[in-house]
Amino acid sequence: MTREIPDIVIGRLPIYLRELIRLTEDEGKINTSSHELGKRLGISSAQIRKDLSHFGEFGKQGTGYHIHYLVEQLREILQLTKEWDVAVVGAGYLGHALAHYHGFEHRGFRISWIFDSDPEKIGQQMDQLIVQDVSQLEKVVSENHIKVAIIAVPASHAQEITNRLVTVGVRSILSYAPIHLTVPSGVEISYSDPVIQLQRMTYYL
Amino acid sequence: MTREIPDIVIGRLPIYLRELIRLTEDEGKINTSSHELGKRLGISSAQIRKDLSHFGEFGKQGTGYHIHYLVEQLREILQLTKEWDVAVVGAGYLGHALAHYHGFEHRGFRISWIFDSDPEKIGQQMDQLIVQDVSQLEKVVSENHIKVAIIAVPASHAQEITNRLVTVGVRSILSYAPIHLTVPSGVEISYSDPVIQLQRMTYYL
DNA sequence: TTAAAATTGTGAAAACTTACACGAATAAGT
DNA sequence: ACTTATTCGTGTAAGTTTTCACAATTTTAA
Repeated sequence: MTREIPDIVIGRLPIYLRELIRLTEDEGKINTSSHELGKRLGISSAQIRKDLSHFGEFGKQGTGYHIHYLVEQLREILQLTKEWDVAVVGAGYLGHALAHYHGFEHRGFRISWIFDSDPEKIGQQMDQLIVQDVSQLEKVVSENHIKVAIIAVPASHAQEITNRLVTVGVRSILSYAPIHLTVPSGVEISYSDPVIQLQRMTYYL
Repeated sequence: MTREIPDIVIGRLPIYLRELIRLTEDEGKINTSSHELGKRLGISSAQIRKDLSHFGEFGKQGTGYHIHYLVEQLREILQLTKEWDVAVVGAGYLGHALAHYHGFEHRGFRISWIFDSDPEKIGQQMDQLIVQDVSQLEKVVSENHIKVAIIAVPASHAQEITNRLVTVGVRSILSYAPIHLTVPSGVEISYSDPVIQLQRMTYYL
């Protein structure tokens, strides 16, 4: 037992979580089934059941899943029962958009800090935050035990910022820089480059 | 022959393309090998060779790949030899960031239109563009034969905008709305929800 | 000229992921 | 009370993807 759970399974859990919350909060549903959830997400019901079975038995034959209970279980599994403080590095247009985006709230994250190197931007207010000097990055991140960061700097600075973040304890990084980043094992990295996504789709046009 | 090429292979081609361009433009390299490319991307050399072998024989034993030639081949495969006009729907902070981002240039895309429904925003200039009334969406998209769009509207409007885009011929959609969208077959969709990405990583913390 | 090193493309094996299909449990309907 | 519907969890089969390993070719070096 205690088998390693495939990354691909972990990757689907947040999708299930998001749809389950939509199902209760927007549509007032109390229960759902693997079939209903799968139909809404374009995923087979068998896959949803198999994925969840890695973690326990959350459903009931004949009835399906009690949404509130399943949501709580998924939150536990994904460690979303507390809110993670997130540092954003880069206060350009993208950093600005991230600072103003309220979609992090109630989903496990709070953008707590934003950094930039431009003296024009340092001290400026962005939503609830004040842009910090990136020279304070190490100090702030280590003092506040920040584990999660978002990189919104140009490609030319992304690897250096990554190295600095990792050195002071950051272990989950979402990067918007259009470049592959090297991180030590034990550090998770995820990329978002809109061009890569568009290029994949133009193949099928 | 003429076997269907796996989606997962198509998905890696843009990554290879991006790194190859970096290799020539930033580092002045003329040739590379599957081993070098793989090492830089954290992908096995065998996988790179196997992926490329779906489309032809682009390398030379003993030497590896001529980067310029391989880049041109990948651009052909991904249909990036022309520039695709892209419509952005939603001129909030995110639409603003997309309009000002110059990373689309030389990579096969040009943000050509941006739409919003807010009268305060319509007519405003964003980088080179003027925000258009979303009521003109169908007219503009069909008249300009736009095939690629980016959705940057709230979740509550994303499905409606998607439907309208698809109706007038859009076939590749990148959505930043935190919601699963339903599209007819033949339409490609790709999602970018930072929270989903962060939630996947917190599992490992 | 010959030997050693580098590198490709690929068939086959291994590993991984998804889909099928069914027993068991529950709920709904007659 | 009995029958029919639903739905879960899961062992197994099928399908997909990655890795291995090697013949063939080219380059480099002695």
